[in-house]
Amino acid sequence: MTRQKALVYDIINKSSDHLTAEEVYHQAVDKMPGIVLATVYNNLNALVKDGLIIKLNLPDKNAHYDKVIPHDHMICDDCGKIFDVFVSNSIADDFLQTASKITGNDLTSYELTLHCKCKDCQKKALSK
Amino acid sequence: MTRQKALVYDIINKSSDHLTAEEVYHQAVDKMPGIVLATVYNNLNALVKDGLIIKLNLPDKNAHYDKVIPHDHMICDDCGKIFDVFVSNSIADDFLQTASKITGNDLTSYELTLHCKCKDCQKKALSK
DNA sequence: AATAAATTTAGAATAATTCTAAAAAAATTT
DNA sequence: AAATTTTTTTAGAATTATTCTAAATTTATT
Repeated sequence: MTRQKALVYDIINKSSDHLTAEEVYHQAVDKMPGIVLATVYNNLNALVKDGLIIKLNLPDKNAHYDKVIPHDHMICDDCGKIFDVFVSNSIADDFLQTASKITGNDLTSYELTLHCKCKDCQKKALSK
Repeated sequence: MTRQKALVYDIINKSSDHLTAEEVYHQAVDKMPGIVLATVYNNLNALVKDGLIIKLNLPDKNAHYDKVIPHDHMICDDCGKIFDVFVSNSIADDFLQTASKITGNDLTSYELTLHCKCKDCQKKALSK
């Protein structure tokens, strides 16, 4: 584990946001001036492959990265803000096991994204 | 509705795959030589905005497009093949309504992607 | 038929991510 | 601990999916 990889890992795990590579890079430069964007990308990819962080596939051209704690996401289709939510946990105790039975496949993980118009954007829409 | 838009809409709705813009474009050229990739992109975006087709956010650099019939997707993390599955329907009768109650938000749609190692890739892994 | 509005075309521009090759750092062997 | 091998980082170029621009064409409206 290089210092750079440890730093990238820490940034993801200490953040409460869903950072993009660029955002991770900006935070990384603060702590380790001279680190380069390609290194951040290398390490994000490596950490995802190792299962130490998660890559989110959201309707945004930039990839976002997250901690491994299982949870779902809700994204506002207007402003793009991302919220953590806990839906699949509530609906099925062991979501993956249930889904495995239904599909007849061994599943490794899942991604649930809810699309909404967030409360801020609803207000803005009303005050027009 | 232009001829080009109707063509793009038809290609998505007659396909059993989850086509990329490039794939839609190739099929479109067959039927309408001279159509241009940018037009395909324009119409895919317009159709998504109108709610006539769906844009999938999967772990692939290319966006994939789909019909609006509600269903989920299972993707093989090894080969990238995409399967249609019906999990959320089975788990909760009205998934969106249930999720709305849990999150306290008005939800417009959702995306559930299951990650697996597909049976072909499992075989290949064994025969090594 | 004339006018206005929307869409298509062609091609350039943008930008997120990956790639390449040399240098540096880390891990392994002697 | 020194020498060697392997892995990672750096710097910057390359790639490529998608968007943008402006002129031409098509479609819709008056």
